[in-house]
Amino acid sequence: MVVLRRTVPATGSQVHTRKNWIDPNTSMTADKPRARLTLNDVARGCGVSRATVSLVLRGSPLVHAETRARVEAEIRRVGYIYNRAAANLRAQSSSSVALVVNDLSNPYFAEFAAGVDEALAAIGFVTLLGSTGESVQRQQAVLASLVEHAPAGIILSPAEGSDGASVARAVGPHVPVLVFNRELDGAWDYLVMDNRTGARLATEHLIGLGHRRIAFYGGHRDSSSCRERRDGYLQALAVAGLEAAPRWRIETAPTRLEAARQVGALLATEPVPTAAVCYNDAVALGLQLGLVARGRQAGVDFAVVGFDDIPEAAMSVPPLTTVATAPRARGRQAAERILARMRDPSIAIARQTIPVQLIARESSCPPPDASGNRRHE
Amino acid sequence: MVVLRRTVPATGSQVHTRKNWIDPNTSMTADKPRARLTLNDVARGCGVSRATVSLVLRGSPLVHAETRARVEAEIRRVGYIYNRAAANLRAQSSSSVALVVNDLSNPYFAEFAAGVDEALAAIGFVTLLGSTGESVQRQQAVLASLVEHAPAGIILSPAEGSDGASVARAVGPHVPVLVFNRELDGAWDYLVMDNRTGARLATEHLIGLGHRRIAFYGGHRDSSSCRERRDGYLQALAVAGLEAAPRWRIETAPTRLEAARQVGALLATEPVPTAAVCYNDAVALGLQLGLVARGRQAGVDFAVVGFDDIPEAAMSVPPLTTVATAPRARGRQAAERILARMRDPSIAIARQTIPVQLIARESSCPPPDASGNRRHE
DNA sequence: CTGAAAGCGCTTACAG
DNA sequence: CTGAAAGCGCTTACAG
Repeated sequence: MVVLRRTVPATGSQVHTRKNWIDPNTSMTADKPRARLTLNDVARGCGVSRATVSLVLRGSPLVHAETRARVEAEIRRVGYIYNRAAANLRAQSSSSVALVVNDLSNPYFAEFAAGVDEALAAIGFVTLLGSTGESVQRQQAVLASLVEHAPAGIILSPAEGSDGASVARAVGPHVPVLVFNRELDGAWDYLVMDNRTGARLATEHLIGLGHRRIAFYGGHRDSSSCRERRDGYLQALAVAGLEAAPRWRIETAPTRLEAARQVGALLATEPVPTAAVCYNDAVALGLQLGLVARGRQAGVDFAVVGFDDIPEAAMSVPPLTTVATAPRARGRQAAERILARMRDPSIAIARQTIPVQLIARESSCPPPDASGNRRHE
Repeated sequence: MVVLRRTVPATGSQVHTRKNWIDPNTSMTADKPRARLTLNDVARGCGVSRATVSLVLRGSPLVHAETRARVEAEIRRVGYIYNRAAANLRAQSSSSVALVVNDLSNPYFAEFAAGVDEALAAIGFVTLLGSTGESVQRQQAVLASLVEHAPAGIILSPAEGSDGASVARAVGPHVPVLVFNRELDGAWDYLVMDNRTGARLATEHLIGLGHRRIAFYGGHRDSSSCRERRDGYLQALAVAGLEAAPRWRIETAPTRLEAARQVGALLATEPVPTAAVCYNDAVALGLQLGLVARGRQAGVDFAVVGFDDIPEAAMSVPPLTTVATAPRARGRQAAERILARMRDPSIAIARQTIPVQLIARESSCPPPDASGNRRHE
């Protein structure tokens, strides 16, 4: 949606305005050029035309080596700074990609953002950041604002409850969008992890250790990633012929704190499970804390498996068995995909699935009543 | 430094290029406009001049209410998207701020970034993200790239070993810079936390609990924030007349893993300290883990205090006593400062100090031999 | 209150 | 190999 009555920041016109007064704080005014230098200044400074400087800047082979050297020296001498916005406007190009996440303070998204930025920086692109805090309204505002900066594409992790049509309206028909991490109604280019397989692997791992009563812990029913992970869990149980009691599926907000609070509900089920596949690592770490508070211990008398492999997973006590998705590499992959679609807008939208891998650590022990290979520190 | 021979992304000119072929994937071509709409299209669509549409867009009171309504309806109808880059070029203004951090996957910086973005988004500005991974070379490249996008300002957490003159050269004289978190040689606008006071409070807290042998654990000598915190620690010891043994100052990389690895060195000192002020929370959490691995426990037989109050601090076992600096609020403050300097470039540079607050939790127990108020769960 | 015109800093055919 | 000219999508005095 176009934001109407948009007011330019009250004093916007003062930014970068050429100053013709003398800065009272600076006595040495000579070495602080009063105005931002342009191609014209450089051209005049070394006696060539603006076009030639432009060609030099962009590495064209049309320019004589001597001329090029002269221009480059002048550019360095005066400290000229290229105005990419102007260049993009003229060339109808873009050198930015927008990244919209729901929660940057989630280390998983932070890693993902670092991966995106890494891949973009490598080709001189810039990341435009947007953060929605899981609010659909803020998401609309953020998208509307970002799209006005004409990014080459948008990488979007939709806020919960997002409406595909609204997103499409905010973005318009010209900017390729890559949806990651969550489903969004409508036809979109997707980058999603293989939630089903990941949860299936986690569950099979626990079954292989001897567990027969396995819970699915945490996450919200209306989150598509949670549904998919639960499906993978149910599938593994079905194949093994194990019971999938609905009372063993505990919903929580996907945070450590909420997960720690709900452990009572998990342990109150009858019979009590001996293991849990968790919606994600945050929930799994919360579960570990909640167990300690109730005199039990993950990796000793209760098996816990997470999902995501956030950095804390390896460092927790005990280290958390989890399903790795390499968020940083995924961020790079997302950036590559957007750049590919920018280069060739006729590429058909698709669903890319991230392979997923089980990382076995100490938190997934055999059940207490199982014989044999119990791990000790 | 200006990057020479900069090549525009190979197919850059294809982005946003007006297409006059029919998308083979779309049968419904009518509802997908072939070209990005401009003010001209809107003006023609409702029979006014481009100037009038521009005035409407920017909420000018000069436009007749009826005309305004007609224009707004047309804007909505055709899904016009404002081109802020063009507007900024013409008006010599900017609607972005660059944020350069060394490590986005550090939750402290992620929170800070979220705060910056929050404050900027509130006034329709956009955050340009840059990540240096503590590399001075990447920092130069990132700054050179960002400054070409003409941000209204740059918020920079310098990579370790940064050279102020190089930074100044990369940024040029026109963009206000706010340095946060670390010192940088030269005269800069600063936003730094009160490291000395924070570490002093932490140390006084331990002294108040009865500790007499207090270590300073973790961090690197060449980091200015580490030096300041160590100074605060030394100052508190001096005031209390306690010994400040150099062997009780253990250097580590400021990470959880490194801190956990060095615990042996701490416990090997003679006499062994009963408490430690840590460089930051990551180090403190690592120390807690390392203690457990050696049969000791923070909050029971060893007191630990961190610095930063990262989200994990409250959730660790035991919860970590630490010094809070509210990174999200600091991010907002950094954004406000940059915007203020943008509005009035004649504001003198200054050093803003963030107040700091001790958060007492379970990890800071009295010394084992002290009588009395030992905490129990 | 609205329109015609100039120009922000670039790029890009097109001549020469 | 280099220069003059048009134009990207806007804003902003300036007339009317």
